[in-house]
Amino acid sequence: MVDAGAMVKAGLMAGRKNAASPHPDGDLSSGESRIPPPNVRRNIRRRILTWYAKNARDLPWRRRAGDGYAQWVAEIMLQQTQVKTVIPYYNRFMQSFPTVKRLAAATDDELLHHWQGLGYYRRAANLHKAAKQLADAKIDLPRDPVNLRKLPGIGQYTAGAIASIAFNHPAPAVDGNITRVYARLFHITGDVTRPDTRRHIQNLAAAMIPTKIPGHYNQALMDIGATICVPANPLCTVCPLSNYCQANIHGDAGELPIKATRKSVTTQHVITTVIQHQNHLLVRKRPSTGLWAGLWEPPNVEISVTDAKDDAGKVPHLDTLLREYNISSNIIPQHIGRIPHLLTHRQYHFDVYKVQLFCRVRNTPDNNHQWIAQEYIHTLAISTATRKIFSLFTGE
DNA sequence: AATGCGGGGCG
DNA sequence: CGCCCAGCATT
Repeated sequence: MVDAGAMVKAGLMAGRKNAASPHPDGDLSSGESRIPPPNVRRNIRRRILTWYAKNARDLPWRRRAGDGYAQWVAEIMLQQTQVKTVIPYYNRFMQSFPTVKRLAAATDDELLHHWQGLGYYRRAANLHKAAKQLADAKIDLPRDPVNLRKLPGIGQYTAGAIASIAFNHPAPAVDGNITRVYARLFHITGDVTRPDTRRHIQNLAAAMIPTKIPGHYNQALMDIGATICVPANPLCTVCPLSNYCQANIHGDAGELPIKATRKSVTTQHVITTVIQHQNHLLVRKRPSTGLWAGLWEPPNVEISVTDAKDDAGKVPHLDTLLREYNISSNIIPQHIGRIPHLLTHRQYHFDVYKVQLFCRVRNTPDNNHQWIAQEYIHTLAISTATRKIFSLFTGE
């Protein structure tokens, strides 16, 4: 309905944390009363499972159904990341690290190299840490959500997903897709980023879970969310739940779920050097925590936005950086372009300067630096932003 | 409760 | 090309 849509938009634009329910009698606080009766739950379950039997996506990890490790790796990669993006990473990863033991024996660099470009690099660190914990203790991956949850990197969703899919444990696994499906199916108008709304959906999901094949049920909902009940312009006409979907009946599926606006992004300028001597480039390793943890990049310095406005103000930052590497002031850096790179919370601009050395001033400054031949750049684990920077330098 | 953490897809 | 999407850990 037009009015409902307008209300939603107004709420979002204002960045309100809690979009008030338009139906006072439909308050979320009494969560339990809103769980549908058993016969409705049965019908919905049957629809979902029947649909899944015909329409399940053929995904690499689904070919290893009983393999907890395989599901674990997949679920970690799938956090905040789409299936299509994950598949090639997953296949390479499982090729190199087919078991917990093999993963535990990997080096940090080896692991990061398999993860480079996938983002959220702490996921890789936590996965590695958890694998080492299991290997050291000589225990198998837990089969229940409570114990899975104790491993680093495994939260409520991932614990439920692994336990249900790999071990047939009747646990809900409420991710973004399933949240969207339930918000529409049961017409939940509360802000889904709020704890009370999330709790309500979690309770619904727990009530909906079938005891026999919970893994199929969870995966079916994920598939429906990914292929039919998509965020914008949901394909309600082909949805197996259309007859049961309160939002479809109400005509506002596209307006749900409601969520608070995210913080706006801030702009961050970075002066990046590509320091070249013959065919070698100088790179350094980022710290093991924070953004792009443990990845390699060319030496750079972040500058404040106010500095960026003053064009002349850039040069001192660059000079200071080059002085740290004992690079002669006779060397004139050449600006070769600007790379924009957007993150959730920050808009980066990398101003890239080529610095051509005719003699190597000194050896690598410390263990976190190295000179690397251009043809071996691909052996380094680098972020997508760094890949763009190197591409600019090499001319693709 | 709020924030940090990447990257890709879509209209 | 502007807008949207999505779990866990830390603080």
